Amino acid sequence: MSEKKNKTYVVKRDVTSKKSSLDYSSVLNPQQYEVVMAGEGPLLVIAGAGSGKTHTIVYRLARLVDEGVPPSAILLATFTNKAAKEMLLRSSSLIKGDLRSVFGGTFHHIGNLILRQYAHLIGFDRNFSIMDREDSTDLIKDCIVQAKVNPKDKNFPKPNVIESILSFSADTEMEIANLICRDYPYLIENISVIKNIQELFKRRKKELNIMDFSDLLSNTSLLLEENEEVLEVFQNRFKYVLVDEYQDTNKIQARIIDLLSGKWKNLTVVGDDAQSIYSFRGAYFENIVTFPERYPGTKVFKLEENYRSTNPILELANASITNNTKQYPKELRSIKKEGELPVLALCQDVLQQSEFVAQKILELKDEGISLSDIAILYRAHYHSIELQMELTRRSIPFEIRSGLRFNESRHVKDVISFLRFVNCPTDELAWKRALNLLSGIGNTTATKIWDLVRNSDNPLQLDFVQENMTIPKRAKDSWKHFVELTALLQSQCNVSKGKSDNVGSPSEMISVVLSKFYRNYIELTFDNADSRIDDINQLSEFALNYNSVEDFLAELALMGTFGIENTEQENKFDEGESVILSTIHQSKGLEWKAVFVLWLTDSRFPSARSLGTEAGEEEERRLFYVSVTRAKDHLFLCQPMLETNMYKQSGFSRLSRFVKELPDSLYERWTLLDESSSDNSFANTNYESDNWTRPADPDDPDGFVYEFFDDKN
DNA sequence: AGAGTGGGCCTTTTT
DNA sequence: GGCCCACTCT
Repeated sequence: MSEKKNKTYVVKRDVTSKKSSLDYSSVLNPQQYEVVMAGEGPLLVIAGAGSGKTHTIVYRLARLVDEGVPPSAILLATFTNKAAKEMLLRSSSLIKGDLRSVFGGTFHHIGNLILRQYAHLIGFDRNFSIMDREDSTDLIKDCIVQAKVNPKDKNFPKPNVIESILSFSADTEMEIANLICRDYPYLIENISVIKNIQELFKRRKKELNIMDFSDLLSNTSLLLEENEEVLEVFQNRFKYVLVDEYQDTNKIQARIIDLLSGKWKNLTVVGDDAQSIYSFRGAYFENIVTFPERYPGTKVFKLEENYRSTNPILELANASITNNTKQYPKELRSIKKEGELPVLALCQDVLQQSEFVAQKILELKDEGISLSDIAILYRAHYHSIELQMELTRRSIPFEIRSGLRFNESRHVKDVISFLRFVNCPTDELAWKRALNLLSGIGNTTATKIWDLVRNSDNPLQLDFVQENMTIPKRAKDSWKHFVELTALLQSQCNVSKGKSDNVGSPSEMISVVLSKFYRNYIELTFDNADSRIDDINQLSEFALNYNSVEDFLAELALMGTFGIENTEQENKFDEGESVILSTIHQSKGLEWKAVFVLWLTDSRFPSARSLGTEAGEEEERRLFYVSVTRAKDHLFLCQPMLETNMYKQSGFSRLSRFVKELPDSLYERWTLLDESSSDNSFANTNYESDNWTRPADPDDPDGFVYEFFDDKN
């Protein structure tokens, strides 16, 4: 790198063009510059945390377009759709160009776009529905009934277990038998039944014209492999392919990229093996490692200068990751110089942890740090409940980026099911969901109706149903309304295909479902009717961005964090400011001035469930690495000394091995100075001199032991 | 056949 | 402590 420093970098420009001049060398460091300016052929960029990876991709995109590559000839695969949008926006502002025709987004999004054009070639219709996990589980439940010899068998795994097996098998392309032998040995005798269920499940999805998340990938791969003409269309089109977060791609995603970039081989992949945290979803870390072998002539670049974090934070991160044996040695160098030592806050219990975080947030705010520059990260959603209560109590506004997604909540799925079956009348799941909402109709009647619907030529004009079966008396009224509503929605949906005004738009359809049917249902069913109605109105407003029902449904299904709940509190802070509560997984790629990591105890983080294997532990450590490298200036690690297990038993916690294994000099220990003082000031004290005794024996070979704990002691 | 009630069961992370 | 399932009542 040092020899490169002496080079002068000049942006090559066509003097005859009026295009914007970008002074690349002044905004990029030499390594970044190399990546941005690198020519054709395969490139592998190993980009450490905070090394300006996004910045580099943004400039590379801008340079390509600036030099005449048509945006539509570029494919950009990112980890979230939001990331793709942001990158394209930033790039286009650099060159005053329009990058909207770049083919970009998550792999699922890209697969969806391709399949909407060619699904008929692999036995689906273009208007296929996309189902989430819950839908999959429901469908699998049916398949189990279909396949199982004895439906009363208590020992047979539950539908959600089967769902996990099938989806993991799909994401990793691992044979069911191998997967079960490795991870579910107690199910070995069920292998053949489960394989049978897998077949039934595949068949049902095709019949119903529905794909699950994995299908969006594997069907895309299948389509491209089996249809040379289609493959050529895309291969010719994509002269440049960029993939971000390559360490978290799975085998199918890598294959899709191999196929799409196969003609020009101008493939740039960017990633960091130290931040691979999605193996549970099939991410295949070896993709990045073996890339140079698969692409002979690959130029490898490393971005190792960290612009984000202070030196002490980076030292802690570096020290942690060296405990992984399967890690490529790399050393992030800090550009920012000094800073405070990271803090380990030893809290008595979860309530004190919440108090500590809340109070420290207020102190940071006083120091001039905006609430939006503060994040609280944790391993699992439920780790943040007490903190949410504390923040609410203190009127500190926060935004939660974890937990149930908006599009997974029951009322949203209910309303959406109407649009789904109108758009795709073979969508059994949507029909049954909607039918079950009608009063007087349960599973049995719904199934009868569905049997008629599936065989009808015009299933949305439901008059034929009454001619072929008797609707139970108690359901007469609700059925009549449903028939009318369905006909109305169908006419709207048809209108929307030709027009661009609001009538018949997905937004309008949602409003119709709400006003003509669902509002009444909500009011009779839920105690928090108002907030659910608000959600539906919000959904309708969001749908204004779409003209076609099909596009809307697909985007909604693939949506990440839409509908983030903002706590509506008397806001004594600046407008719009709120701290972020997020799982570590969802914090990937983001940064904040101050970061709190909750629950650093062995069993919560690392999660007890992941500690069975060395690979599991190493992935947890990478997760820890991701969490600490989100912080720019302030890092607080929190350990409540008491922990409650799921049976409400309290016990002493053990400090997370990820902290314990670090040299003491890399962080400060803080404890509460004086419990009785009202201002609860935390300070840097000597751990040994505080008034708690270390409760659990740290060398206890049995690990964490829960004990009953008497409050009075 | 639907709707309402009590007993067992996990709780990691997500497109 | 919350969700799902099976069972019972209308």
